[in-house]
Amino acid sequence: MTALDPALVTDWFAVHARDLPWRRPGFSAWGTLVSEFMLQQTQVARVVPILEEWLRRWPTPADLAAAPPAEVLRAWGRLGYPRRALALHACATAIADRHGNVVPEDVDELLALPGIGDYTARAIAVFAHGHRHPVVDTNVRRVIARAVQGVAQPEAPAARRDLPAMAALLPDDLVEQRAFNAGMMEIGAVVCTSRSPRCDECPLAAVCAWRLAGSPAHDGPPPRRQARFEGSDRQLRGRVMAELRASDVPVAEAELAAVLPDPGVRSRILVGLERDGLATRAEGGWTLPA
DNA sequence: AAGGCGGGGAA
DNA sequence: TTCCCAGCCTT
Repeated sequence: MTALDPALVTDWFAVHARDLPWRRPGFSAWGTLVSEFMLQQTQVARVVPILEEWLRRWPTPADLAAAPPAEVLRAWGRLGYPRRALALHACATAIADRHGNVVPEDVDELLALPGIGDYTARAIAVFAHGHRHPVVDTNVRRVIARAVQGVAQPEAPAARRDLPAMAALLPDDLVEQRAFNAGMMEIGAVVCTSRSPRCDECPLAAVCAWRLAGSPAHDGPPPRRQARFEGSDRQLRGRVMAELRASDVPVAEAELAAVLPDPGVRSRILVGLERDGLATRAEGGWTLPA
């Protein structure tokens, strides 16, 4: 494997970094935490406006913790995976109650908080607090697969698998390692994209193991096809949640029948939402949790 | 290790 | 239509 010079990444990042809210000077650790929750499986462009609204409304963890879940879910809007909103609310409560309303810096303390896994814990430790850790998300995994391992696509997701590879590349310098982590993510997001990478714009093109091998096609088992969304429970859950968000009063089952005509399906969806804490039975129908 | 979990935008 | 997205959690 060719040694990948970190300066290729950090020099490129210094020029080409997108102007994003969480890269503004003085952006708070709490803001970084909120942004990372929202960015779990949701694209940057959809997150930015919601994030700014949240931080105006709830500028510290305690502010969010004091809000009723129903308002949190309404403010989450259509970002998707609303369980994240509940997890973020629970996370804010834990920080307010057990960490003096200050976002923890230690990776293990962050991992102990609801909704925070291997990626998010390290992202907060690095980007909010400047600590030195490898940060590996889907973008970094793809850049490592190509530039270092010389294959078209990474192996099936295994959250921690690429941590050692990223750690081996990470500069010792505290300022440089932060830019390297951010730069690798940025390259994966805007240059080394999954479908059609723009190698002519890539700072790693000259040393990329995949390019040097002639950009071979993906060789290996095809990735698991994700379940169809149209007609799925996920889609139906989303439709019910949209109804509940839009109403200040309980929504009667008869109204939900417009979205969920089959009684068996309706029951399954509602029980699932109830189990996840996203909906509750009320007098006359269903509501968001108070 | 696998599957569930939203929704939107791009190819 | 299909793929992909700054993943996490449960089984």
